[in-house]
Amino acid sequence: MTETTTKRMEDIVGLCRRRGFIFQSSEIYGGINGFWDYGPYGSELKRNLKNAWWEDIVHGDVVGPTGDPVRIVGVDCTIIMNPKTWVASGHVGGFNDPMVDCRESKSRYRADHILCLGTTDQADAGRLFAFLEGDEDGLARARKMLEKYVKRTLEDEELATRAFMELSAEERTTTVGPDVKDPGTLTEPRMFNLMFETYCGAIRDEDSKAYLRPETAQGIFTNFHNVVDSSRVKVPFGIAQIGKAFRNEVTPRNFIFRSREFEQMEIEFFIHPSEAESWYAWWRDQRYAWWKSIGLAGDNLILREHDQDELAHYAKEGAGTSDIEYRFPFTAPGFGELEGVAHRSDYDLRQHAEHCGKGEKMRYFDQARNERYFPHVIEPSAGADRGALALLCEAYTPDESRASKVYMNFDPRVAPVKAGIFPLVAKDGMPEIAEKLHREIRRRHVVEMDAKQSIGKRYARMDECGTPYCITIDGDTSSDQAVTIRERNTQSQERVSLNKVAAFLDDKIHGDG
RNA sequence: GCGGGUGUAGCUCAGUUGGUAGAGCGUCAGCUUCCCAAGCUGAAUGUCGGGAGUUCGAGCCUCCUCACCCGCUCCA
Repeated sequence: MTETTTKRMEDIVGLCRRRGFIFQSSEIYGGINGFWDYGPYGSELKRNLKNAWWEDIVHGDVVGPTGDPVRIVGVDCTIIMNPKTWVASGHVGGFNDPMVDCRESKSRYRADHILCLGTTDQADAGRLFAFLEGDEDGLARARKMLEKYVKRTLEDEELATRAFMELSAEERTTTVGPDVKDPGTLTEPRMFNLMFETYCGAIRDEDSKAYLRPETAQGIFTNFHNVVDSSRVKVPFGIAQIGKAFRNEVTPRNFIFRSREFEQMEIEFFIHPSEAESWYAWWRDQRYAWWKSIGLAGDNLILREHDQDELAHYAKEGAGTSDIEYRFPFTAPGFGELEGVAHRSDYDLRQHAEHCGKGEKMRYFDQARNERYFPHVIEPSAGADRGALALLCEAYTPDESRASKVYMNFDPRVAPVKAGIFPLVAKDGMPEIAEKLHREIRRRHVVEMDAKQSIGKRYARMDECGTPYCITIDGDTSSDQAVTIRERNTQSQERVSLNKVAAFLDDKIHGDG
């Protein structure tokens, strides 16, 4: 891909900073790893992305695989929820894995997956040989090393296997790691809490411990019955939410691609279990087409079906999981996930029904089918920041022939600024006409008025932040009541009547063209 | 968390053996300018990533630390 190889991530990051798209969080204090702020243009871009999603999903007018209009309602839930939520969802268990590093081999292991081989004979105690649970070769190797250490062949009965987690600190220092020869290279087990913890209320104790949500989905699941009871929705229907989520990632990396605080755009679409296949396929294709529609139309966007062995715990038995992936400069020639579409079965609703104590009574009653069941869920879960980053990467277009050397080829719908309004020169009544036009349009579209410096500089600045149109008032405007509109990509101009400028922008931004 | 690299103005970079921090571009102001970073004049802008140490004196040497990039690892 010559197109992607000419895009260097550091240039994109530089432009984002220079033109006020994205800054490092709390930069004046040296920044903080994994947190990023959106500046004036970046916040417009991200807002446009989220608004496009909300408008198309919640206010959308589409027909589903059944032939009926698709019904989706929105919610806006809190970041901090009752901590039992995360026990039910499996995050308290799954997000708290003790890890062990080997200083010698540089490997990292799940501490609860390490077993240690020693002898039953206390006289031989003093050295243990670690191997990974279920690793037959590792076990054989450990036994060989143990026999070499005690200088004799051992019978099966003489062997003792103990969990690494149960060893004393002293015993751990005499344990030989799975991939090394000498003891003492394994670190103490360390908890990697991927959920951020906090405390609710003034007293900091275990009872007041709470979590910052690691996904917005659980707010939807816990409100399922509230929405059903209050909104006259019937399965199949969806609940959508846009909101912040937090994960204490081990390694935040790649600009805003993996950060510790990020924003999700999630839909939980509730269906009868028998319709999982068709809804799953429909949503997968629908979401793929949507990303294309907002400007990721090239072959940098792919749809990838997961293999069975990479499915999440809640999706094992389902109709499948797909990723919509984008070829970012830092993943090329590979791809990075923008959105996952997963069949989560009825896992979450069942978990919550069980944990909240209401059990089978929580089942949904389907009037049409005269049947009680836990609806299955198709979950299209997108990253808003990853989406914004993909839009930035896709838009970034080096062009040595123009003054700015680069322009941002945003779709008009997501462009932070829709048009620049320029008096060609700052005299002869042109600024006054420009100011009048600016006031007329600014309530409908984000436009920038600029009368300073040469027209070339003003065009160049707009190219660099991806403004699709520049409207220029020239010496003829006062007599013919028309302006030139310059199109960003082609740099071509057309003359448009002053009173048709607003309609021109309406059409370009909201129209099909 | 490990290994490697980087860090001087908004950006790109210079900065001598350790001796008063610079340039270009951009930004801003004024003039000029009738269509693509033009020209002229002027101005603002530095915790030299941060802290400690060595030294009469540190952007430069030493140690610690932070952030970013690359490679591992991780990514329910």
